[in-house]
Amino acid sequence: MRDERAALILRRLKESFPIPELPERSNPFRTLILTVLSQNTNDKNTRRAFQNLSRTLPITPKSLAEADEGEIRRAIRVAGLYRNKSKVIKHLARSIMERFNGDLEGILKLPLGQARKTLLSLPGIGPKTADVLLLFCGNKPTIPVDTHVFRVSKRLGLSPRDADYEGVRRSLQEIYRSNEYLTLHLLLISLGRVFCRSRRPLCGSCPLLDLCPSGSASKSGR
DNA sequence: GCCCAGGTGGGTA
DNA sequence: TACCCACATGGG
Repeated sequence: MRDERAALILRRLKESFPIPELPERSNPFRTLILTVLSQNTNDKNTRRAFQNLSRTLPITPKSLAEADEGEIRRAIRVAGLYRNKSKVIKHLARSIMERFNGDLEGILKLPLGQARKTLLSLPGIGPKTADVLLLFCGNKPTIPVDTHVFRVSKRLGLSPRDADYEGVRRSLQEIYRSNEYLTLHLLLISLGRVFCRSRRPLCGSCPLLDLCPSGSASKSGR
């Protein structure tokens, strides 16, 4: 059920924000490492950490599985949460080598449900990271729900207020066509980053203010 | 000096 | 099942 309002939201997003480029789209393992590094980390530091790691070691399952964890840790320090992340990266690389012979592409060729389940069984891959890989690299019809998508889709009334991760994902996927998922995901993040922040929303200058049920009518955020 | 960043997994009730 | 919390650096 795709209503006019939902269509208008997407149109307005496209008019208001450039569609961000996707780095590393073709290589799932590099995308995976980038996504792990990005967890609770801003873009700039994510890129720095990835570059440092790339300079230190080849970003392949084999090389990272064999690497010294301390070396990974030093390279990615700038991304924060580096003890966790270095452990996850090493563990992931090893699991992918042992269970899939270093081949992530094969997983992404499985049917969506099976591919998702397999990815979620890997250490450090939660729903968001799995959906990023499935959508970005596997071209599968799913929508990763990060912190911005989670918040913004509720504020815009696209998802129920009490929805959890799956609830938000399901509601967005019911409203939009699968060929719009990637664009929608990227643009909701753009909106969330700039105008719809959790503590300090800039509702007054938001280009979608009139489409926001809670924002337009009442005491919008400061 | 505080708040936040494209989450995840382990612990506890 | 449903929360709560640790993880941690760097920039605004």
